[in-house]
Amino acid sequence: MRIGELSRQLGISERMLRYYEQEGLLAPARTESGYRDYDADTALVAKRIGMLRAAGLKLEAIRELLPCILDDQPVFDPCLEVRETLYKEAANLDRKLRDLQECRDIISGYLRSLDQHHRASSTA
DNA sequence: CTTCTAACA
DNA sequence: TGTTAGTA
Repeated sequence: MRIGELSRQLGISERMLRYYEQEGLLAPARTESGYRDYDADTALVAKRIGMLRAAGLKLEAIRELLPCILDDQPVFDPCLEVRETLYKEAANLDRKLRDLQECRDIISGYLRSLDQHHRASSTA
């Protein structure tokens, strides 16, 4: 598929899709007219790059993981070199998870307050 | 109308 | 990153 459809499908801007390619993370084929043509595998890689980015990884870190990204069974040779990176990212995600949990608790508190106000005004 | 590259508010 | 120009 072409860049427009992939962009809408993944929720990643065309600009970023081209940027990932520019940074060497993606290598979509080209049609005779020069249009980028993403096959299923390339589209999957794009999707995972997007997820990894959403998780907070920098493109440099993602580039290291690239050999392991194209799916399921990890490629252990290159992956061994980035074991430390993965541990570090896992730790970062754990921290973000705690922050998100804290944020969720705060929002829950707001909702409880709203409920109380609602009951108070409708009962009165 | 969609995509491409390059560049800039 | 968004957006835009001028093409193909």
